[in-house]
Amino acid sequence: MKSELEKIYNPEIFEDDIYQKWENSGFFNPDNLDLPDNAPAYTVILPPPNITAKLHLGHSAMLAIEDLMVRYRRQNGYRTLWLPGTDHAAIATQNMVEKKIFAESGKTRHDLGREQFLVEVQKFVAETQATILGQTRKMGASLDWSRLAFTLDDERQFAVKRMFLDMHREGIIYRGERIVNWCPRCHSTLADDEVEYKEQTAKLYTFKYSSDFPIAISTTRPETKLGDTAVAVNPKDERYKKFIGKEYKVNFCGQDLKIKIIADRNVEMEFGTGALGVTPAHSAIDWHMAEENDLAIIKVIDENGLIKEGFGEYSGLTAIAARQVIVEHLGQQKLILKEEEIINNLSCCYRCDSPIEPLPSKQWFIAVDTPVARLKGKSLKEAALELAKTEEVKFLPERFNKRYCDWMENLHDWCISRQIWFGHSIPAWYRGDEVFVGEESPAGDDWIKDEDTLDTWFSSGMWTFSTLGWPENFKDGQKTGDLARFHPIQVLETGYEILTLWVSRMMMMSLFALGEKPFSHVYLHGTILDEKGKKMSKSKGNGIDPLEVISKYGADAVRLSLLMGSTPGNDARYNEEKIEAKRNFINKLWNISRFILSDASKDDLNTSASVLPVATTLADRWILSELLSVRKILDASFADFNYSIGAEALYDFTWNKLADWYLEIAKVEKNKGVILIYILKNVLIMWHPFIPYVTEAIWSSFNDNLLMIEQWPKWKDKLNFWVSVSEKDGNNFSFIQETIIAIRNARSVNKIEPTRKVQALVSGERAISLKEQEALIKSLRTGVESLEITTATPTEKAIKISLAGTEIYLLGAIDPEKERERLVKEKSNLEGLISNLSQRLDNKEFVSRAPANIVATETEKLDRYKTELANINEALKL
RNA sequence: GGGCUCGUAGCUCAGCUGGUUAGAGCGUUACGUUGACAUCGUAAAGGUCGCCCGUUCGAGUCGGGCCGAGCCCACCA
Repeated sequence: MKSELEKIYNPEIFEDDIYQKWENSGFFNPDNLDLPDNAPAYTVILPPPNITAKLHLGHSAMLAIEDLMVRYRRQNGYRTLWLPGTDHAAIATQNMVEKKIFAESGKTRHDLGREQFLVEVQKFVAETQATILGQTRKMGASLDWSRLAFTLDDERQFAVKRMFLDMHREGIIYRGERIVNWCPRCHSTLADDEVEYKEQTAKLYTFKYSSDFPIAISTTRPETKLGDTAVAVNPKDERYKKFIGKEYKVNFCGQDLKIKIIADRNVEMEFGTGALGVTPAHSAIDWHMAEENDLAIIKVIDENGLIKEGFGEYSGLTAIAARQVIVEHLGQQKLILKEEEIINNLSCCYRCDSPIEPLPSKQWFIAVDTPVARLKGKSLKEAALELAKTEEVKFLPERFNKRYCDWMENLHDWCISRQIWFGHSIPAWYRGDEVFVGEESPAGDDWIKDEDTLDTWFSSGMWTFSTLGWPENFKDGQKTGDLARFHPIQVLETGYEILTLWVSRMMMMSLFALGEKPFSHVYLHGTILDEKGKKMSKSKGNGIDPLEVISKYGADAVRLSLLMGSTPGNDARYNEEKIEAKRNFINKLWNISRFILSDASKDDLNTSASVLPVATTLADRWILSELLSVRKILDASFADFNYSIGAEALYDFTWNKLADWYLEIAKVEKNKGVILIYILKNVLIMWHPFIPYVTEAIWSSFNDNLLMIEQWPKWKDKLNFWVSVSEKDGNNFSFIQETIIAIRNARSVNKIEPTRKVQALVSGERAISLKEQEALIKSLRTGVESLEITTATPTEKAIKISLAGTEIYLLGAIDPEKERERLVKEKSNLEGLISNLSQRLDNKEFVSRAPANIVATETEKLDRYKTELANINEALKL
């Protein structure tokens, strides 16, 4: 034994040292693993956390799940790569830094200028990145730090630029106009999720453009009507059907307008007059209608929120002022039919609260419906949809396949340019109306570089291959190096909230760049909520710092609490008591180990984890068979992404079987060193992916190598061994029964105090109540040799139990009514079971195809049911 | 408006393709500590699985409806 273990496991003493040891070993890097050339790859790429802030508990869950998958594969001989990185999160980061600078110095980014501002951003990025990487290590994440990437580092910038140029050359990237959310105060566009909605009361005006126009419309913004080019009605609306397709020239408050009547099913017949004035330049949905109906687009409001030139007396007014003037005019002409107060949502800038102004502006787009030559004429959308429809990419839980497809089917061209400074620059230059796309500025003066940057998802969409050396590792359509070894990756594990934002982009990007899927499985975890079931957020301040919890309970306890009792795709509530319970379990494991190790001889310690020891007693065979069955459950749970089930089986084995029973027996039966060490080693190996620190700590106290790369013992050999045992001993069921009896014997023989009830039972000193009997039967179910229930008299039931060679009779009162009810129910159950089973056994196909042992058990079951049914029929006759 | 998830013990949650007696942890109650562990042990109490209807020999599990909690998407002219 290399070192004595303390009485209580103290994570703080071990965690940092162990992580150092792992990292120094180099085994996080698959290149350093001692593997045959044909070892299969297992790749997981960490969803890069935003460098906007330190990690929260949700990230911890992500790290725990991914580390679990990865460590298990590493222990199973895979070429295992888990690749770390961080995301520059363009908009979010820029906002963070802007806020920070404003709070510190009262300056805006415009005061600083682009260059100086970006220097400040770099400082911020360096700081938070260091914090994030530190937190990640604390969780015990076995990431290959030698491959660390950042979505905005030099290599990724190179890859992104290359991607942009490739897509542009293929005609997939184009420049076009689109309505953006514009903040007239901040002078910036806002992403849809940066728009905040505020409920307000607004005046809804119902009026006609002019007296000779047949349809009245309703709006809260009469000033924008200066740019109307159509009136939309619902195609089903009988009132307006006759007008559809007609065009009118009207004079609206002194301005000439051409209005076409169009049909659109998005128009609600019940709202206002059921007719909607279409202002393509100042409403996203109107813009869409204009595209479909080929309408003219007239800009009314400029970037400062003022009415543009060319609108006579209105030009130069603010939107609000113009509204008043127009309403006045309409009033004078008696065109207003109705003014009413309504409650609507006003779109506001999340930063300055100003109402946002939808404006058309030139943007770069990725065409999702254009056929792509290299995808055999399929569009990005079609190809990305196909991956999900054919289950080439599998979703977990499955329901997200549908959500993905729904979203994908409704996908419009993806706007990839953003009017912010921090991000990937766009390789485009402008001179007047000329546009040049290329790596370097074209010859000649006056070319101006595109000042916009790319949507952050453009670079993160490339994450599975930009981190594996694309484009250098992709020459002439052939993958080389890391890209060949590790792409497509096996699992993308991430939160369901970015299914559409991220996962869909990765599909399209990978298909375009490599012609292959980015990953085989998408595993989506739920959100970690606070104690009250609310989302954790910075603004609410209900977030929980993982470091705090780790320092209190240890990283392993935090990991285990996040892994157990949770299911993919479902949210989980933060629960400190749960972490505490897992901490207690970890300490239990520690003490189990301490006990086993304290009694082990030097030879015992050398016991191999992969050579099944000789079992001499029934208890030995019982515990070994339990161990093997747990491993089977565990392997299945890893294959099915059902980690919680595997962990529970292992937890139950460790505490309720090994500690509570077998260790007690070992105290009595003695000379269990070899078996105990065998079990301990296996238990540590199996627990390691869940709780790596404590298992490594225990392991290193009696082993020289690292548990991290200790291989899971081959399972097949052991299975064969146990099949032969069970053949020898008859069926497994009776074998287990026999064993447990022996265990119970051992307990009572060796003065381990049996419970009151067992005592009463064994001595036969008293009859116990029916309720007690039932509980007893339940608790002894697998432990009794035989158990017969007979009805002695209509009011008494006798139970004959053979336990440990003693026959015991129990008498109890029964309620004949209830008993009869129970029997009738059971009878019908049995009849159903019997008919079902006989049907199956009568089926020749089943009998010939099913494995022989299954047919045998089924036949046996059928006999048992038949006997039981006969007994019940007897009883019912009485 | 469209879609999704959840409702199981006092609390937090498991429960795979329907199968004989629905589980865990915490909490509660009683008892227990001279050597692995009080971050422990032995027991007990506690559930008409949200409600109703249906399919079935059999429903926590499948279908329909309702009630309640929450989330996502669209729209708010």
